[in-house]
Amino acid sequence: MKRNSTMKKNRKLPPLTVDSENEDLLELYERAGFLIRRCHQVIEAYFTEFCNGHNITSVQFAAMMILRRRPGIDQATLSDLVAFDRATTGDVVARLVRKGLVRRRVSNNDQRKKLLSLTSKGKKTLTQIHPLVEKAQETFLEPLSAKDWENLKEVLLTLAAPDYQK
Amino acid sequence: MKRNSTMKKNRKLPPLTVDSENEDLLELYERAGFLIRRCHQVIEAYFTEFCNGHNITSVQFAAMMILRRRPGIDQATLSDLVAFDRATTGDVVARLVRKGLVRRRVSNNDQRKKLLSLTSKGKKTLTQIHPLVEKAQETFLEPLSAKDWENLKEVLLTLAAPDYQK
DNA sequence: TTCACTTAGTAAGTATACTTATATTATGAT
DNA sequence: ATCATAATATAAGTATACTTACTAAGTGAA
Repeated sequence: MKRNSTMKKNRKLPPLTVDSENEDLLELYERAGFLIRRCHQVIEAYFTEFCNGHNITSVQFAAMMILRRRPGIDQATLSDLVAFDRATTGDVVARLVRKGLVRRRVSNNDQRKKLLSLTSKGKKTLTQIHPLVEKAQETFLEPLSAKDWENLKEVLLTLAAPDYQK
Repeated sequence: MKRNSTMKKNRKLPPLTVDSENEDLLELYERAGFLIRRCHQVIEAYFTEFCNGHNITSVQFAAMMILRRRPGIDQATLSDLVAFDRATTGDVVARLVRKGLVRRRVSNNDQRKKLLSLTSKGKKTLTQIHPLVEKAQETFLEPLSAKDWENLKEVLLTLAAPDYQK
C-alpha cells in the first residue's frame, strides 16, 4: 500500500491501489461499472485541475459545446443532444445563466419553450477553456498509445450509442 | 432522429443519437470525458433496471463487495479500497446502516474509528443481487465480443489505476 | 370548438461526489 | 506529562443526475 507524498497531502483524487495484496478485490475492480465510475472520477479530477480558476464544470462545458453549434435550441433539444435528463439540464442552464455565460428567453412561437444561446462572455470563456480541456484529456490518456485511444474511442462510442454506425 | 416507441414512453435512460445530422457534434461526442460519462449513465440505467425492487444502488453494491472481503475495516480504509472520498463514504454507509445491511461500531483500540461489517441481511442481499448485477453487465457489454471486453478491461484498468501492472 | 392527449419546464425528493471546516481522538517529540 | 501534529469522522455547502408530480401551453381529432 505504498503511496507517495504528493498524493497524500491535499489530494483531489481519491487514490485506488490495485496490487498483489488486493487481488481478492478484483471481483469488484474488474467490473465494468466500477472501472467506468473510477475513470470518470479520474478524468473529472484532471478537468478540475486544468480548468482551475475558470469556475466551469465538465458538464457545463458539454452544454456550452452544444450551444456553440446549435444556437437558439430549447432546453429539451439540449437535453437530447447532451444526454442529460430535463431536470438536470434545467439546473445546469440556470447556473450558466447566473454566471452570464448563456442567454435564455421564451420562444415567440411556443410559449413553453425557452431558447438558449451563448453570450459573448460564454463564447470567450469557451475559447479560453478549450485548450485546457484538451490538456486534461491528454494527461488522462497519457498511459495509452494513440492506437489504444483510437480503439477505446471506438468501443466506448459503441457502448454509448449502440445504434451509431460510422 | 428516429427513435422507437419503447424509448419514448417512460424512458429511464436519456437517449443519445449520433448520426449524419450530428456530425458537427462529434467534437463533443468523441471526447474521453463525454464518452465515459455517457457509458456510466448507460450502465447505471441497466443496474437500476435489473436490480429493480432491491433498493440498492451500484455504489452501495460496491461498498458491500468490499465489506464482504474485508469485514471489520473502518470507514477510512473502506474509502481507500472503494475510491470514494470520506464524506461520500460516510453518507453511503449511513444509508446501508439505516437499511440494516451494514453494522457500524466504534473501535475499542481507537475511539475515532468506526468499524464496519455486513449484517446477515446484508450478506443475503448481496448474494441475491450478485447474479442480477452480472446480468446488467452482460447486457451493457452485449455489443462487444469477449475479446473486445478483455481489451477494454485492460485499458480501463490502466487508466483507473496507472500504477498497477499485472 | 372542445376535450383528450402530449409536450416543455419546474418543483421536490433522493443519492452520489466532491469541497472546506470542525470536533474528537491518537501519536510522538520534547 | 505536555503540546504540536496528525488522523477519523461529521457538518455544511455546491453540483450533478435521476425520480415522480405538477403547471402551463400546444395539438388534433370528434
